[in-house]
Amino acid sequence: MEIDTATVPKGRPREFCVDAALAAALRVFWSKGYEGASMADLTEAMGITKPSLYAAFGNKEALFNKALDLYEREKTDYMRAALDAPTARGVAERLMYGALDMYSCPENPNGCLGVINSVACGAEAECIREAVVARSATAKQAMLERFTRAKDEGDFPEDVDPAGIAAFLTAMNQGMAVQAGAGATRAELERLVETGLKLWPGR
Amino acid sequence: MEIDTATVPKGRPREFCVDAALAAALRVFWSKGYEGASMADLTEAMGITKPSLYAAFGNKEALFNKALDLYEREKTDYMRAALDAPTARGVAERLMYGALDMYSCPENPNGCLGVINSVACGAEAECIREAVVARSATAKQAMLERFTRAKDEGDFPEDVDPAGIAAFLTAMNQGMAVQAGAGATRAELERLVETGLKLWPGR
DNA sequence: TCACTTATATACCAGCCGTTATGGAAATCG
DNA sequence: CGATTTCCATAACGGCTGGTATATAAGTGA
Repeated sequence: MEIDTATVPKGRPREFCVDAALAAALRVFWSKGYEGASMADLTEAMGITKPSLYAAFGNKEALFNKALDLYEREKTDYMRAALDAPTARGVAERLMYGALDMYSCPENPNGCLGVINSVACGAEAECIREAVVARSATAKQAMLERFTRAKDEGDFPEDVDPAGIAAFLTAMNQGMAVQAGAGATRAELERLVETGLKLWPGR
Repeated sequence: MEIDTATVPKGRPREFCVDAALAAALRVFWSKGYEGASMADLTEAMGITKPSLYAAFGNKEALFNKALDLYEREKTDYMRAALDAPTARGVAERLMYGALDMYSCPENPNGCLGVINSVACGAEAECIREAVVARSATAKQAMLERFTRAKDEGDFPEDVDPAGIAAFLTAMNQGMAVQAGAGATRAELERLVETGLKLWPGR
């Protein structure tokens, strides 16, 4: 019996593309948040019926988590890549301009999926909130390690606190997300980024 | 017929204090957001029944707007007062430390009522979102005017953009709110504030 | 062709949502 | 006192929520 990784499934084949449906679901969660997105909203955007959704994705919570995976994989990858910049200033530039591009891209919903779903919610969505908060905590941790190294390498003046800098850059990103969600234009966000980089310590 | 401003009402007097009930409602909206707060949550926290709530406040939306009024009157007054500081740096200090105090006060729910309700929501809460966004826009406008004046008075170096600085300070506040909502400690927020002030332009 | 497996479509479920009608209790006015 | 006005408590409303049972359609392999 040989291993068959790409075997043809036995029963009736599904009539929709799982990846495309998930991408559509992501847009809905991104626009309305977990609680604001109803199953009716989701199925309509995904072009499938509720039983198909449940068969393919489990339930609303599992669907959200898969959408969150997709979001991190496709939309926030610039964050991980930014940490590879040779200098701390380079990291900040890549992070801020990357955020600027994402938040002002007309294809994307306004704001940040993570921020939207980490601020507040009813009781039943609390576990969703915790999951989102945990993910952004690991992202911030990676930033902290990068800036700690940067300080060791002499990227910062003596009086700069790497943890403070990481929190600062995180706050800038979150502020951009909130302002983008409130309808800020790309030009407005651009001024914010340029001001932030002008204030950035060192050369 | 004389004017009687403090006349005794005719029918049965109400058995609860409207102000205390509104304060309780504010706490619920502040913790869970407009959509996350159910009428059951509200009535339980306010200690009244639903008909009493509707008689005294109208409906959920009207109740939220009154809670938002109370929030601005009692919790964000430091913002208006901060603009009276003699220098731009003084304004920034008062704003950031005022935000720090509010976001780290154990009496208050975590985060900012405005940020919570301006990021995303379902269709029926869109008008709430717009109202909140409009209020924060006027707050930002006042900040912009203050920093424009500050630049004229020589508080900033030549290459500083008042609009950028206003957006920057707004972003810092929003970032603090998001991080506080995610469970940041007062010490963490303090480092963020100190870093922000260290980066502030000029003396 | 026939059994088997899986997906789809319709209709439905209990439970909660914001909101309100109804009936009785508590106050003032005449 | 009775009449009137206002408030409280119960219980219900239609509509929407996330989630599913049932029946049928569309593929596979024998």
